[in-house]
Amino acid sequence: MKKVETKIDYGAILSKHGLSKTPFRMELLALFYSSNKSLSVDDIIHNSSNEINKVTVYRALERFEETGLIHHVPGKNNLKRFSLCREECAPHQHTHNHGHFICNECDQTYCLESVQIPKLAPLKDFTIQQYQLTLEGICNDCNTQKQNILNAGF
Amino acid sequence: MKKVETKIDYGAILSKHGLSKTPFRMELLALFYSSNKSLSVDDIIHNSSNEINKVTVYRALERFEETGLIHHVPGKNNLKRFSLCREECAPHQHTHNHGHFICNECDQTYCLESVQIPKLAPLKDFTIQQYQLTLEGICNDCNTQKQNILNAGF
DNA sequence: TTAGGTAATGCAACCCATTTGCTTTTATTT
DNA sequence: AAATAAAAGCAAATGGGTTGCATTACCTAA
Repeated sequence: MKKVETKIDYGAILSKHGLSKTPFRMELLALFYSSNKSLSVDDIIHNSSNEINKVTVYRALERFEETGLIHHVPGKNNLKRFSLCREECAPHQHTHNHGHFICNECDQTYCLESVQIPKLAPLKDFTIQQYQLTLEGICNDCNTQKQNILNAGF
Repeated sequence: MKKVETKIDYGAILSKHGLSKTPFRMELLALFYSSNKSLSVDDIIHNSSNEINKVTVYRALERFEETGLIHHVPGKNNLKRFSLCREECAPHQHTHNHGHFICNECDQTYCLESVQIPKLAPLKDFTIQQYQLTLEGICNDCNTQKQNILNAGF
């Protein structure tokens, strides 16, 4: 039996975070909830049902992050990428002590909730505020695709 | 008694790495050797005795990295930064399994030779090629400066 | 030492993600 | 429904980084 998706009230979520309930932001939020991957501005524009201005996308992402709905993740080629905050995050104070994986094939960034960053001993010459562990390599999606291409005899 | 700086033959180093011994590259190499911090293109331009074109800087950094003289480090605001390779690095195959510290005050990146990155268990859904540990916070230089300002009564 | 080939420099222009300013439209509040 | 606040749209700017191409400097082999 398939897992039943519970209906999510995106409008309520937006309101709760002090954001206006516009068609685009409803769709953007839904997009984040329906994807287990991180999203770039390009991803978002290409997945919107209506023409949407990139400035609007940038500003929506800014507001979403400010209010703790999403957080930015390290991205390939210095591109901005964002992921849904699965845990509860206080605005302006995200606690994402998990690693991130960047795929060198599709440039996608994945949150590795299972990879906890080890505690570090304090350093003599530096005051540590936060730290992050970034992994790089090939994700399974891309590995599988390559395999299929090989099997097809190309 | 102060530590005596041994003279370094920058020309010989350049030649050994198959690079032309030009005035700018001599100076650039000296700059890297005299700094325990990482350098951005801007740092380099501002510390050059002669007017130097940014394209020249980018290309010099590219060649220095290719030949194993320097390696790039993660930088604040997606800025390119480079550090001297203290250990021996094979060209195209740098082994810098140490952490990096980014100062949020001065945006400087430091190599933390003492912070080794822990070994990770292989992941089910990803093939890991490399990974890096990046710390963020305030460096001692900046902490000290703040302290001085406070003490001065501002 | 010098000619010719290779490497490095300089300049202009370009690329492209992101940002800013400002106006118009849409949502929310009263 | 009017007033206020937030969001969207458009055009243009910003800025780090790159590319193409012509010029100059360096190096090596004769």
